[in-house]
Amino acid sequence: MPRGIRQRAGRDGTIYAEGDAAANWYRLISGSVRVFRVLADGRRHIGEFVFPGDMFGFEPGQTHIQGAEAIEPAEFVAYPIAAIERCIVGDAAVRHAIRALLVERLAAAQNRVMALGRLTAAERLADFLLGMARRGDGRFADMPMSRVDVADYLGLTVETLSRLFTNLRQRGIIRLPNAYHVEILDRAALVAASGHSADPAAADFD
Amino acid sequence: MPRGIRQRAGRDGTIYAEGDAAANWYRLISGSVRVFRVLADGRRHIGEFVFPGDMFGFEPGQTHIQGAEAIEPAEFVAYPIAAIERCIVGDAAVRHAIRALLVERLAAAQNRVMALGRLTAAERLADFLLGMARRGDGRFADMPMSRVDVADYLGLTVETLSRLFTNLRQRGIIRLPNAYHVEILDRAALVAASGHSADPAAADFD
DNA sequence: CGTTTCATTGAGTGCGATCAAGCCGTGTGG
DNA sequence: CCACACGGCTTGATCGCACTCAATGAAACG
Repeated sequence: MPRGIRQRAGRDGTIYAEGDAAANWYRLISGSVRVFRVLADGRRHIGEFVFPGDMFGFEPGQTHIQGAEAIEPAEFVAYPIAAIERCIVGDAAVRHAIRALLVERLAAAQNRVMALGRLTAAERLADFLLGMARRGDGRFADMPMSRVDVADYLGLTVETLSRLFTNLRQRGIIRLPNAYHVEILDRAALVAASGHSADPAAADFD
Repeated sequence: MPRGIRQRAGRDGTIYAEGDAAANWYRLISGSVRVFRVLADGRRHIGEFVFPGDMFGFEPGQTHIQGAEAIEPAEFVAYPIAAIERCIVGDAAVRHAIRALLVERLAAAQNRVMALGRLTAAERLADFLLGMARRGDGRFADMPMSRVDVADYLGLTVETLSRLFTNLRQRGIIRLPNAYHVEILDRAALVAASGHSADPAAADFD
């Protein structure tokens, strides 16, 4: 990879805004980021959460169609697109990595389209928690973002989301030491509640 | 591009099924295709509609996570992944085209996530009709797929969808010569109903 | 210790789903 | 050529999940 420019943003700090020129690709070093769009009437939608190691900021056009903000203080590296282009010319490994990255992102987006189009609110939360837990050891899901962020990510309201959390807790499926940490007590039940027949990550943790 | 294998599929014919090995990328020559997934309990979700000229069938893993079927009799070309890999090595133009294609598809998927997560049923239909019309001259939307297909694409039921069509017709915003052809009579009203503040394609047709 | 922000809980509403007929174009066989 | 059946679209009546509005609880912060 080309050398990038290291930067940082404080809590809720803007990394790039909707409509900004798309001049860089980014890699998150530490912290976490939300990528989002806001409709004219104020409805907000969060397209993705970004965690350390993830790339973000690809755009098909000249400008960003989504904005990016730090959820918590974040360090990241900006790679100018021109530098990436130069690097791509000479390095087959980079080319391959970038293509794999894009195809993988595309599949992830397709999974989200499916979830928002055809899963119930409860299924979306179960699916989300399993996804978050997969970043760790599969038992604990750390969520640095607020309830509003999660709601805007899952296409729900905060109130509905809060009720769903309470419901999972009361059924003994999860434990909530606080709003930002979830312990999965009954993985099988959560998988069953997620709408998927099989556990996509079962092999990793069984 | 490498030479592909020309194939055809009849109405509702399978091009590849969920779970099949992902051995090819495809380009549609004629007809139209739906790319979809079915949940364990029978709920179906259509991830995208494919029209002549479009590429489809990319997968991050070894198997297809979605299936593809012909909506109407279709001709398409299958490009073996290995052949694409070979071609990529030698041809910078192909590399660039493929990357642009993937980034553009990613943005399209992100738009759909937004639509399904935060738009109302009426807004989703207006958005869909504008998108379909954009393939043509902007005034007519030809939809070769059934109402059920559209409903499964927009995350709605057929009944709701039908009521929305009727409503747009009664308000004089569209005309429906038949279920598969829509004439847009009042583009501005449709844009206003789509939840977007500005018309993304206004420049093309004004 | 007061203030602010965020999560949770409660009460009531409404949008879109579900269940159930009707309608209409299309194809098929007598 | 017409009777009929079939599949897909539309319309109607009702239900229920998630949203809205409102209040309370619980942390974080100055």
